[in-house]
Amino acid sequence: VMILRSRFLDARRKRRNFSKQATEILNEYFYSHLSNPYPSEEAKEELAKKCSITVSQVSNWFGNKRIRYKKNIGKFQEEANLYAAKTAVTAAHAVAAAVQNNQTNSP
Amino acid sequence: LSEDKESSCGSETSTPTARTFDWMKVKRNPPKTAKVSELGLGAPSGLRTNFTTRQLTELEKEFHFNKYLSRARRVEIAATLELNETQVKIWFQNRRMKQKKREREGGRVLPAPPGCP
DNA sequence: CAGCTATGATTGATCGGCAC
DNA sequence: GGTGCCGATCAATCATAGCT
Repeated sequence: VMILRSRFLDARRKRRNFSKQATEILNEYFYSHLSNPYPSEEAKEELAKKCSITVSQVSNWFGNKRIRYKKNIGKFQEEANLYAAKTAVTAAHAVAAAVQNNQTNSP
Repeated sequence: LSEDKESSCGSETSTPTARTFDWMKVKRNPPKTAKVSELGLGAPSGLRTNFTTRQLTELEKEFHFNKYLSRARRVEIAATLELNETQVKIWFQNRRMKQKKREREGGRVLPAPPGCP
């Protein structure tokens, strides 16, 4: 089918992977909102800023992530547990800090 | 910041994390692309039609002339390009969204067509 | 280097809402 | 009572990046 279509019009697809850190941030959001991984426009803007990418790229990322995740949940199990653990640690630290804060303020 | 209850988990809990939520079950109805009218040309319903270069070129040309189509023009275009009125309509909608997207964020430096590296 | 997978982008078509 | 549009999303596919 006219395999000669792109070459020029599709040259725009010079894809570059996002930075490791950006992917980290996106995955953190995704797995910490696994019950509803649909960031609002504001959330997308914030993520875009943190990741140094555009809002559209954030949308693309979540779109691809959602589709690919549900296509093969098993394949992402390991990754899911990894980020779940990460957020759990973060939560634990927050709790610990809160507790300490309480103790110092109580007497 | 409230919380998310669960929605539905039909399965077991062999793993503490990763339950199954509704968004993972969402399935879209397959395209009902009926064809023009005559023969079984076009796409065997259920498939994503591939527009030819000619069709895209004509659509693009028309788009530059009018961002919106009148009913009459749509019928004309559809007939000429052997597409549904719906397909033409949808193409224009998507094209407008694409345009908007470009203006919104693409409105940046478009330099360096010439020498790059 | 080939062969494979992972990943970002594109796009025809859907879904839910809203206006007319 | 439809019909078109918008916004977001889906789902399939493209073309490339990057690993083995």
